[in-house]
Amino acid sequence: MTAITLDRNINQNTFHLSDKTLTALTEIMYEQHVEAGTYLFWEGDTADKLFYIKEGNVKLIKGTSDGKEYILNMFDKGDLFGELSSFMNINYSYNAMALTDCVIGVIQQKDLEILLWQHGEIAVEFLKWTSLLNQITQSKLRDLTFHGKLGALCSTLIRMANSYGEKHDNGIRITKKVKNGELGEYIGATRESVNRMLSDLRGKEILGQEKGFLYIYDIDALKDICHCENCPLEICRM
Amino acid sequence: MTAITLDRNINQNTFHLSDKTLTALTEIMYEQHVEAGTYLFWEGDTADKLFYIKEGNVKLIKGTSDGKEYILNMFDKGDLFGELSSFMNINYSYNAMALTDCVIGVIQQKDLEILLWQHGEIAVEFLKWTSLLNQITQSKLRDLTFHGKLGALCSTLIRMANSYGEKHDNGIRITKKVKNGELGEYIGATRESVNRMLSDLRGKEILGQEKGFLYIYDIDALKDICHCENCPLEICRM
DNA sequence: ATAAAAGTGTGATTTTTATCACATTTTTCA
DNA sequence: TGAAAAATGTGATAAAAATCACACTTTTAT
Repeated sequence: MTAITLDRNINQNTFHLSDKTLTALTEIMYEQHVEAGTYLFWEGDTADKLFYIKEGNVKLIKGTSDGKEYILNMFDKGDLFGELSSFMNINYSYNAMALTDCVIGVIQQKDLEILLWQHGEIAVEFLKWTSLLNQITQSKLRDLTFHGKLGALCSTLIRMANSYGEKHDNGIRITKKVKNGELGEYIGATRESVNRMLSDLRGKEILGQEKGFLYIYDIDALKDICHCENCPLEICRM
Repeated sequence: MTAITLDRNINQNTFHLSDKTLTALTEIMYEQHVEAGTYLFWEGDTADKLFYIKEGNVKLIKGTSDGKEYILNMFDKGDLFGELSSFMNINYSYNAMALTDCVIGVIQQKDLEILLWQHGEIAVEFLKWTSLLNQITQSKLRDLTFHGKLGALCSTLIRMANSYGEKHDNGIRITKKVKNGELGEYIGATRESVNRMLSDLRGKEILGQEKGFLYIYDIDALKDICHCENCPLEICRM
């Protein structure tokens, strides 16, 4: 439920571990290939591993009793995610689905623990990482809870701009295609509501859409709607 | 924004650091007295300290441009909270207000860092702590976002039962008084909405109220409403 | 003990969001 | 490339939640 970018060449906004840590991690991970549409792990599996995405996209989803699904997180090439809680032998409370074919580096919790135990400085680095992740989650909680569904949507669009956006003529192009339904599952709204809100924003020329890609023309308008605090980019991300 | 209970005699549900870690921490903290209603720190202050509550209650609140306030967290005697992110010299994005007169143990980020650097095993323990906190926040995000305001309220009542509840005749007594408005600020709803929802629940004899204290008579009904996943008690807390 | 302040309860109304139903557009893949 | 599947757009309606207004109750502090 936590992610970090290891690869220095992508997601420039995100926090990075040092080269030393990076190398040490690479040494204790093993590779796993996961096909698009299949699952990396399921709800209930023992949460004793970390996953580093060498290639591909993964989303963490939670199914509910009434058949709905919620997207908890979306991770990309270079991200590291998982739980660090062997001490209480916790289980995952969600499913991890590969959105594309993925190459994953798997790190056993207990191997990592030995590494951290021996290298205090690496542990401190990890600690700062989890602390940052906490701030990310906390900021999402605020954005998704306190300004209605429109606020939740707008803040999510801003996060997408930061995570997957690229400068374009007079706006920002979101390089990752997202379905209305997925946005809904992310913010806890229905597909129809998302659709209508997006239409409105398009009508006001705050957003645009071309060939299935979203464009943000007026990010300040989005910021107004969700009472954006202009958090550092490390925190304001998907 | 993160908390843990250090004192083994209270909040039995929560994760504890080992005695060794506890002792080491006590050695590097200094004491600060804070009066009820005053602030421990303000939004914008450099986030370079951790705070251990020796005595009292603290709430973390965020004010918005339009004059509203949101409660991000509430901490009690024995809790440890703060951010661990000196590396990027981050600032608090919220205010910490003492609800009662407090005695606080203050730990300087850099002192802690030295401690962790030298003792890998303490660092690993801290890492597990932050990881747990992440799960707590993540579970709150789910509860507050995905089942409407009534779901958000019910899950909050369950969390309160776990954090401040005591067994009573035929139900659970919430030993901490909370105002309707505060509940609203916690879940992102208006005081009136909270009031009406509580009235409904009282009408259905799911809740009760006596001398200003809330009683939960039918916690399973609450669980149904918020699609409770029966998370471990370490996670399902305020 | 009592007046002022803070908090609660509730009706009437509006706004937001979900639900249902179905036409239209886009994507997928055989 | 064309049929099937998936996703989008939108109207009508219902349900959830916010807003405003004000009476009533509890708490606080002198």
